[in-house]
Amino acid sequence: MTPEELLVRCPLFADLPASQLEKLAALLRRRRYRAGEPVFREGDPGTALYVVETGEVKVLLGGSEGKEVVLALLGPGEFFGELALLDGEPRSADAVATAAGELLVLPREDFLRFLREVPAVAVNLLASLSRRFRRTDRLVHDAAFSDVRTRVTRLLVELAETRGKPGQGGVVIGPRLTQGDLASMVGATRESINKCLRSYTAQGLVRHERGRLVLLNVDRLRAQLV
Amino acid sequence: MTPEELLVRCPLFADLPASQLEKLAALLRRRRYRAGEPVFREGDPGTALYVVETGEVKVLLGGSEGKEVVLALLGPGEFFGELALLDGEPRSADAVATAAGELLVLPREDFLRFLREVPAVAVNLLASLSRRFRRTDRLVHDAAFSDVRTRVTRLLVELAETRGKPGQGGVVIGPRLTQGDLASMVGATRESINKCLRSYTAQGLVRHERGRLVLLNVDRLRAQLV
DNA sequence: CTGCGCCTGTGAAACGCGTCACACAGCGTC
DNA sequence: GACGCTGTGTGACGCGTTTCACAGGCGCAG
Repeated sequence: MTPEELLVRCPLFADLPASQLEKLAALLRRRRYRAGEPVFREGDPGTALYVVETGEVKVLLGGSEGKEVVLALLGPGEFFGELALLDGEPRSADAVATAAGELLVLPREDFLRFLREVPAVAVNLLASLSRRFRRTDRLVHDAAFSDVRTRVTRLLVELAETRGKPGQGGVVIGPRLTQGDLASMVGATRESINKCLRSYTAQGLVRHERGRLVLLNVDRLRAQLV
Repeated sequence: MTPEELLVRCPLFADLPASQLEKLAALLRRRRYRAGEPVFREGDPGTALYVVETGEVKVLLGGSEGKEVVLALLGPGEFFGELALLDGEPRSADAVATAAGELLVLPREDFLRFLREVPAVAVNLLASLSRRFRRTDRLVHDAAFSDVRTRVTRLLVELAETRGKPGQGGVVIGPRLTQGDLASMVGATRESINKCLRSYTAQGLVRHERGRLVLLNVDRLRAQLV
């Protein structure tokens, strides 16, 4: 797939005329990342916008001693790194490639020029940010009101919808998704996740095998969310 | 103060040429709210953008049985209600006037037209949303890593900076800021807030008297945040 | 094959915070 | 002035989660 083809699938640039799309593609650099390699770190100046071409990137806030909260998990066609470009502040979170792959890099100035000159891009970006806001707001809500079990359930349903692939008698999430990863997505410990998953396994709702998670009955999971 | 004067102070419309500003002012309606009166409710269709002229508005997510989390507290010059306009989904939170006052109301279509036709507005809005994102992301971080005491401390410092007025030997926040209000801003119970505040009172850091909070030494408070 | 590191499984103990149940003080209202 | 409402102060108790400590399994590097 050429960068242009990817950009069309990226909601940010979805309805751009072909001429603009060509211009944009010419400004992009492509950069390859290994699994575990950082893209940027909290405190860095914001110099570019990134679009995931292949692989996977997680955006996270670090805590003390290796703890972290994952704010977003991004796959092909999704973008990140726009906050620091928009308000001029340093990066507010870390971004790390969780699976090897390639990112398209759009330098700050080019991105801002597009924003100013192509209203559709700005409007698309606003819509994207809005949806992301809804998600984050719900995270805040859950942190205040829901117990770990509920938060995990919601996460599983969300993962099934956004990254699930049918197979193995259910929806498969993964590979490379450890209990520790799940823990940092809901703000809990690995042990709590374990106990929660095991209870679901006992009910025949999920199957969990070393980095791969099979949701056998998403509807019944969803039904637990009041 | 006329609406135009307020709009200039509103970062969203800050650098608009006078001609545009006049057009904008002509589209606005003004609406008066009593203390406690709802502006919109979760699930409503998004029909307008609001700018606080006088008074105060809180944006909150409701939980079960009267519990709530306050996502934002907005004073004169600040705006809200844009999310549902940008992505077309229903309102994701409640908005309630906490103090009587007047709001400027910009109907959905007029707002969207401005966005498309005046790139500066879109760019300003993006910057505003970015800053708001940083705050919400930090809320998520805190919910995962910080205990109640730390969250309260951070809130006090933030309130001092955004709504504090010097006086009474320190920075005054309030009036009309109960322990219950503080509780719903950090996702804790009123009782926890009480115990925390009292410990700070014992240390001579704050004074608290019926809906008014005096921070006697903001720097020492800030120093507690690692 | 052997070791070593990452991931998973499990349980006991500690702890923070929410829940509940009060007492009491200011303030507006009839 | 008596009442009720709303906000504050406080302690006992319980529950959900984290913490800690350890045991096993699988996969990969040497």
